[in-house]
Amino acid sequence: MAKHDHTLHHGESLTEAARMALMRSGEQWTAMRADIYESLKGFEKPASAYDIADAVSKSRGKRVAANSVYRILDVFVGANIATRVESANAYIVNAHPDCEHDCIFLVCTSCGQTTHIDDDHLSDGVRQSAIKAGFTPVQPVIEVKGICAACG
Amino acid sequence: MAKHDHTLHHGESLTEAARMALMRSGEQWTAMRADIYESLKGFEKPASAYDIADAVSKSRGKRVAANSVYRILDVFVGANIATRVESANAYIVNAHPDCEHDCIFLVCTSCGQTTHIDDDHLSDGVRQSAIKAGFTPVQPVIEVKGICAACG
DNA sequence: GCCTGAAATGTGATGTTGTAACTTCCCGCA
DNA sequence: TGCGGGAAGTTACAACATCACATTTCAGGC
Repeated sequence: MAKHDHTLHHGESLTEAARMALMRSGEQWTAMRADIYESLKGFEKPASAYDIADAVSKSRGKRVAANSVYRILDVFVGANIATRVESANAYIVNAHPDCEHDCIFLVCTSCGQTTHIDDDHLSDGVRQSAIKAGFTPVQPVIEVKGICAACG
Repeated sequence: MAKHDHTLHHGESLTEAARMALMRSGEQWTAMRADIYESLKGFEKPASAYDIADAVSKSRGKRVAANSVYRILDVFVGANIATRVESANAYIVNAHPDCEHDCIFLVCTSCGQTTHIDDDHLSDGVRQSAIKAGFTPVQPVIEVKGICAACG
């Protein structure tokens, strides 16, 4: 489990932190990637690759294909600046790219709003259980479907 | 959290338990549903709706459409005799339909083999964390992507 | 037996999500 | 200037999921 600087970024600062993280992992921060990152960041809820493709196509005035978006999202996930929400088939920015968390996502099945919480005690527990079963965990997926406070 | 009779069924016994559970939840156990259940049970790994559709089509000698399979899988999931594995877009039978568990799935990204473990302490912890965040959990999704012992 | 309404299933179309293979563009550098 | 390599574009397709509506099946009442 990683150390916890756990700085919460926002706005410019978050983008800058993401750019740094991406470059640290040996990737380039191109105009296209910046656009896709901004678009993803702009969504309230987890965004699908196609949502992003549409948004970026509009803001660029030029069609961006979904598979280009997928490629870039893969890069983002690899560099830990975004995360895939499996139960929503969508992606969300990581608000603190500086530390490696096993995030827990709370996905509202009513409005789609997704918040995330960190609880290293829990995620460590999950990892340990997996190891105990002879399994080498790479990426825990802990997501909770339910109803958010607003929809309740 | 449910009580733990936690009887592990297998073969005929499992099918019978599933049939009972389904009927208890007010659903019918039809020939089609029996076929789909057997097919799903027969797969080593989580099976997609299309996998099942193909298998049942073959064994019946008549094409079964994917959406029929989806409908029936939904019923199975509702009755807790099968579970959807979100990170694999696939389904797997529940080996102990008699009790309600929040299962933890270990999904091997190499061979696809999926095993499940139960740890109510962990899943309760996840539920509690969600509640603490003002969220009403309905269905925790705890899955771990990694490498199984055989592939290790 | 046979009618009847509700539930189950079939059919065909369509929408969404995700990959693959190959080409073109762009930038750093000899 | 040209060449080498990563990024992005293009096209095609595979896999996953749902919709709308037609038809069949079957338990329960007559």
